[in-house]
Amino acid sequence: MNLGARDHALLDDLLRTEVRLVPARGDLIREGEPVHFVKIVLDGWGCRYKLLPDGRRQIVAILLPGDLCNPDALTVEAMDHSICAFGDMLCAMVHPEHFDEICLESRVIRRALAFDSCAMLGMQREWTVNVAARPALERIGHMLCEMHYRLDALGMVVDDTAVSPLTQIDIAEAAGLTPVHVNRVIQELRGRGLLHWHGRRVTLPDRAGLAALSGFNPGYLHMPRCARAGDLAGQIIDRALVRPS
Amino acid sequence: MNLGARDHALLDDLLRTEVRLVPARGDLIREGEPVHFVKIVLDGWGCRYKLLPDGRRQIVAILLPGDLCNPDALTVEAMDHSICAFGDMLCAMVHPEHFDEICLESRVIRRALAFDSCAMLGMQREWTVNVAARPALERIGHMLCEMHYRLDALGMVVDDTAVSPLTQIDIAEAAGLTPVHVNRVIQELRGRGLLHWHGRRVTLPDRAGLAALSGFNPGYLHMPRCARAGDLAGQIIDRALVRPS
DNA sequence: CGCTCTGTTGACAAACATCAAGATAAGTGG
DNA sequence: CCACTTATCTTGATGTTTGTCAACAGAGCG
Repeated sequence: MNLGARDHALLDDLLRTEVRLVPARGDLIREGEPVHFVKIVLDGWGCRYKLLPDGRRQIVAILLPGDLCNPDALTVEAMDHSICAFGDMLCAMVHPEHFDEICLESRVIRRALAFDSCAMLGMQREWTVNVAARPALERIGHMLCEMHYRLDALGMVVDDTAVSPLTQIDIAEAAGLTPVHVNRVIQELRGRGLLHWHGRRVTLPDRAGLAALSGFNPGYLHMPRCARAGDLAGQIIDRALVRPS
Repeated sequence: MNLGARDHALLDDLLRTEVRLVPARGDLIREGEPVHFVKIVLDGWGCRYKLLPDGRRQIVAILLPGDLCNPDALTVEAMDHSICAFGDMLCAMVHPEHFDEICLESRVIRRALAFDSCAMLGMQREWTVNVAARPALERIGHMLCEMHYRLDALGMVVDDTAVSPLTQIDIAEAAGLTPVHVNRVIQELRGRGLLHWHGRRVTLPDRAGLAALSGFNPGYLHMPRCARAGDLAGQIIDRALVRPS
C-alpha cells in the first residue's frame, strides 16, 4: 500500500502550512496548555516530559523527525504533559480541522496515522516495562537499541553510528536514574564493547549483542508494516526538506 | 454531546455480537497472536502485561468495564503484549470490520473512541512516570488513586470503598516492586490512615491526602470531557447488563 | 481437613542514590 | 583566536531504598 498522487498532494498541503523553529532546550508546548495545532517534527529531536512536584523532570518519550506531537488536538482540551526540543527542532504546525479533513479524505493517510498511534502506544508500554522491570544496564541498553532502530528506519544511522543531541543527563531523565549512575552504566557498556559514545556520535558496534543483553524485541514498534503503510515520516521529511523553510 | 437514537442502535448492534467469558487468571489474548476481534470489557477486571525473558511479568495497564482491548485490530498484525483477566471477565467480541463501519457511521462514537485512545495514552505515560520516578510509597499510592478515580467514574466506589480482585502480588507486578516490599508499603499506608484493605474491600478514607502524598493529578485521565462525550463505557455496560449473556 | 495461595515478618544483600570534587568539553564574549 | 564561563562527564566514598531469602500464619477452596 503506497501513497497515491492524491495522498502526495494532501501531504504537500499538510506541510505547506506554518512552520515553527523551536530553539534548543525550548518548549514546544507545556502541560496544561490548550492544543491549537497538530505538530509534526520535521527536523531535530524532541521529547515528551512531565515535571514532578519536587522539580525533577521525567522524559516519557523521544520524538524524531516524522513523529506527530498532537494527533489528538481536536480531542484534548489541555496537554497532560510538555514537549521540548533537544537541539533546534523544526515543526510543521497544522490546523486541527485541516488535519481532520485530510484524514477523512485519504484512507491511506488514515491508516498511516492508525499505525503511528498504535506504535506510540506500543512504545509507551515498552517504556513502562523498561523502567519498571529492567535493571539499569539493560534499561539503558534497551533505550539505545530502540533509538538506533528508529533512527535506522529514518536513514539516520551510518556505520552503526547516529549523531545524537542527547546528554547523559537526558538519558538519566528518561531512564529514571541519576546522571552519575547512567555514567557508570555507559562505561560498563563501553567496557563490554557494546557502545562507543564520544561527543554526539553514538555507535552500537554490536546491536545484536546489545539487544540480547537488554531483551530488546522490536515487535512493539510495529515497523515492518508501518514502513509499508505509507511511510508517512519519510514522505513528510522528504517534502519538508525540499520546501523552503 | 450525547448519544442520539442512531448511536444507541449502533452500540446495541456492537454488543449483540459474540460474548466471551474469560475465567479468572485466564488469558484473553497473548503476545504474538494476531488480533481477530475488537474486545470490550463488559464485566470484571483485566490487565495488559508483558513477560520478560526471565519469566517475570510486568503489568502495564489495568482494564475495567467499558475499556477497549484492541481498538486497533485492523492495524496491528500481532499483539505486542498479552491481556489476562483478574477475576472472571466478560468481553464483547466485535468483528473489526463491523467496528470500523460503526466508527465511520457515527461521529459521536468516533469522538468517544478518540477520547478513549487519548486517555489510554495519557494513562500509559503517567504509568511510565510513576514507575520511573516515584518511590514505592508514592507509586503505590498513585496507583490506588488512579484506580479509585476510574472506578468512581463507573459508579463502582461506595463509601470510599471498592471491591477489587487484585492481590498484593498483582500490585507488585504493576508497580515493578517485589510483593514483600509492596506489603510493607501497604502497611505503611494503613499506618498513616490512608488505606484500609481487607480481603477484597479496598477503602481510601482520605483520597485528598493520598493524592497529595503521591502527586496524583487526574488531568491525564481526561475524564470531564470523556464523561460528556458519549459516556461510551456507561452505555456499553448498561446495555450489556440488560441483554442476556 | 489438608492443600495452596496470599499475606506477614525478620535478617541480610544488592542496586542505586547522594554528596563532593575534579577533569573535559562546549559555548561565549572580548 | 584566546580567556573565560558554564555545562557535561567522570571518579570515589558513603547512605538509602529496595530486593532476596526464608519462615510462618492465615484465608480460601476442594
